[in-house]
Amino acid sequence: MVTVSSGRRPGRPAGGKQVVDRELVLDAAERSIRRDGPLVSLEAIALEAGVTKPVIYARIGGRTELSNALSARLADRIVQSVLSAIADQPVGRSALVLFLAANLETVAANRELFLYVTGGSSDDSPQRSLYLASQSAAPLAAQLSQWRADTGHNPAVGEAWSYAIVGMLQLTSLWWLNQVELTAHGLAEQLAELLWSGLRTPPIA
Amino acid sequence: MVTVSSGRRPGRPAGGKQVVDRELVLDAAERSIRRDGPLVSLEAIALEAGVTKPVIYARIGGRTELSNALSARLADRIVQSVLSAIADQPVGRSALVLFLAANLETVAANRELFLYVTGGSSDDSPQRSLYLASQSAAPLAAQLSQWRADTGHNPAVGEAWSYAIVGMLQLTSLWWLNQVELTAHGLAEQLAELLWSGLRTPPIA
DNA sequence: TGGGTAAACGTACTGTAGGTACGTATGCGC
DNA sequence: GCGCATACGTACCTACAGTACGTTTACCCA
Repeated sequence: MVTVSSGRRPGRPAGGKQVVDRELVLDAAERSIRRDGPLVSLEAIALEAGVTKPVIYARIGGRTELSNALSARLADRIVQSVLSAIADQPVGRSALVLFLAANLETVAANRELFLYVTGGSSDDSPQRSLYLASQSAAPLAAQLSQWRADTGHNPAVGEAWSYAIVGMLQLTSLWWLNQVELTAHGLAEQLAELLWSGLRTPPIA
Repeated sequence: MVTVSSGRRPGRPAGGKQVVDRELVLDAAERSIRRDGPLVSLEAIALEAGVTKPVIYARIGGRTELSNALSARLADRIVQSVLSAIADQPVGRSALVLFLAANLETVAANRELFLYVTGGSSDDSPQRSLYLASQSAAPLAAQLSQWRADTGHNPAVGEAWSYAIVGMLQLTSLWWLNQVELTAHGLAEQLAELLWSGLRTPPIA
């Protein structure tokens, strides 16, 4: 019985290079997630990549590592998008709005991937969720700490604040993606008001 | 072969009441999660409750509903704890610190349950995560909106802000539970500073 | 040029957990 | 005392993560 399940066949490929790269596997995973939602099986991803499950394990290393790798990709996109949005902007409320809006728009552009990464059904899901968050939080923490120090305030709050802001964005994104009639900019404005001015607003005037 | 797997035996119980209540199942689920971590199987929970899996399905209805029910319990505890902490406190920064600290302490007191509920490996995990959040966010949103209206500001931001604050607490809790050397009060102070005064702090002075 | 070796990969399996169909034991009403 | 509804356990199905093993191919050295 000759099973020709996929185009690939066993055997060492020419040139000493693997035919299906780690990056290609991640690309296939993204396509599968976009098409079939966050519940795709590893086998479906393998099929999409044109290989079989053990190859996924050889390149990536299990579902947890796949989630981590995709988290890193998404975090990277968010960070890049944010950086290009606030480039050459002075620190201030309008820069904050741009930061938040860029964040929201990138999440919306990667909707299914975001859902996979933040909710993905994995073993140690809480730790993984933290892993994703730390990818975005780390650069933010550095910026915040430095800015606090520059303005003569205690920089120690930077790390906590970065997780606070990332968590705020994560949950509001989830809420926003799921129903809300609101533009990214509109939501960014609302969040910026809270984050920039705080709850302590002058009572009536 | 007489299988006496559990103390219970089939048959209609006397008095028209089920022997193992829905609440008893949830209690057993909590015990299992506390003992074995967030990865417990439904079968283990059923065993802990002294019944079998189909009973879990009859009382609760699947893993998703179990997570929802436990979410509701945890959210309830948090809300209760918060309400009793800020009872008779005037609106202000110190009340905010109490609010945040009560939140953090309740999460810490229900560590494994919190991890189960926020990360639990389920089908539609993102939606479930949102469901949990909405339980805490809804009362908060009402309060925020009313306070905004009382002080002459736009109350429409209340809902977004409530998700923002809940998300902030959710992720910082996860981060805090996992490593950080910091008291609940200390972290609450840091978060209160961000949330009360905002990022717009006077530059140096 | 041919055989040995290492790399790469697919096949086929195992284990586990969620979910369900079905049979059986018991109490209640007539 | 005999049906009938209720409650529950047994046993199963299915899907998926993870893995052991065999097979196919290229490279390399004699």
